[in-house]
Amino acid sequence: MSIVLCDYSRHEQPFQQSMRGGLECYLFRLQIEGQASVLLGGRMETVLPGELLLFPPGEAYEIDIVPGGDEPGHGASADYYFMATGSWLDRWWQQEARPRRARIADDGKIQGIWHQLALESRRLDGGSPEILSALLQALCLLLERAIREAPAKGGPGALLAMKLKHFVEAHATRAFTLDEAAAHVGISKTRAVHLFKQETGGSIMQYAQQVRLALALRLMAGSQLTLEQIADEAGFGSYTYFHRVFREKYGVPPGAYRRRE
DNA sequence: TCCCTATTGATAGTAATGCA
DNA sequence: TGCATTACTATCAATAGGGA
Repeated sequence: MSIVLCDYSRHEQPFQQSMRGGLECYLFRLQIEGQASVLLGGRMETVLPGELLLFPPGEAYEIDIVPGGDEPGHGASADYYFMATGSWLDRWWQQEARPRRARIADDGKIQGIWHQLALESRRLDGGSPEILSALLQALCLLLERAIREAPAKGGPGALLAMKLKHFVEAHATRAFTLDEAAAHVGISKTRAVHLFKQETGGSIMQYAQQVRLALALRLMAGSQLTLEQIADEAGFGSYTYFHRVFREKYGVPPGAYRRRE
């Protein structure tokens, strides 16, 4: 696997790049802020924050960034990108039909990996091939999952609900409040509750409970921790509460369930 | 006797909901 | 989006059974 370029770029001045003759490698680009015009399907399309672009070798590529100063939503444009080649990428790309453009919800994991990849490739020694390869593979797989889990339809509401789900998954193992979840995606608590219900059919706390129970089940099967420790690890505030929720969900107390497995 | 687990009742605080 | 009301969650405390 060979990484040609990988970095985070921020444009406060106009920027153009044209490879109409076709790319020589894979090019993935995630718009972080601002907007850019990119050649898609033969014409220039506006790409907004949260949108991911994936181009294989041979595909025409053209980008035109015109930062709009203080105008809201049209300030500096920022993105993560990488250009790479390699047999693993070829195999990954051919596994299924890849969209050229996808709107994804990132809770920080993708940008985190992308940032690490950029740092590693920036090293004077060129970076460790093993680390670069592992990071690039992890990044591609995370992008694949993000594309798969992206809302098939719906506007910003579906995307916000997805971000709320990601927040819950990341924070279910500790006590968190609706205010925190709502603040994480930048909306009010009331709107977060309504939006989540509308998009998923359930409540935020119900979803957190599902995540906690799933983790508790894995810990019960794969660890020697006591049930009290498992309740704590999984994010239940007390064993008493864990016991009650578990029994309501599975019909048997956690102890009996564990002995049965 | 101690530890782990199971169970229940009471209660405070928080989330969900509907409406303006 | 904020507010008021209702419903529910989460916690605490107490108690009991089983096994080492």
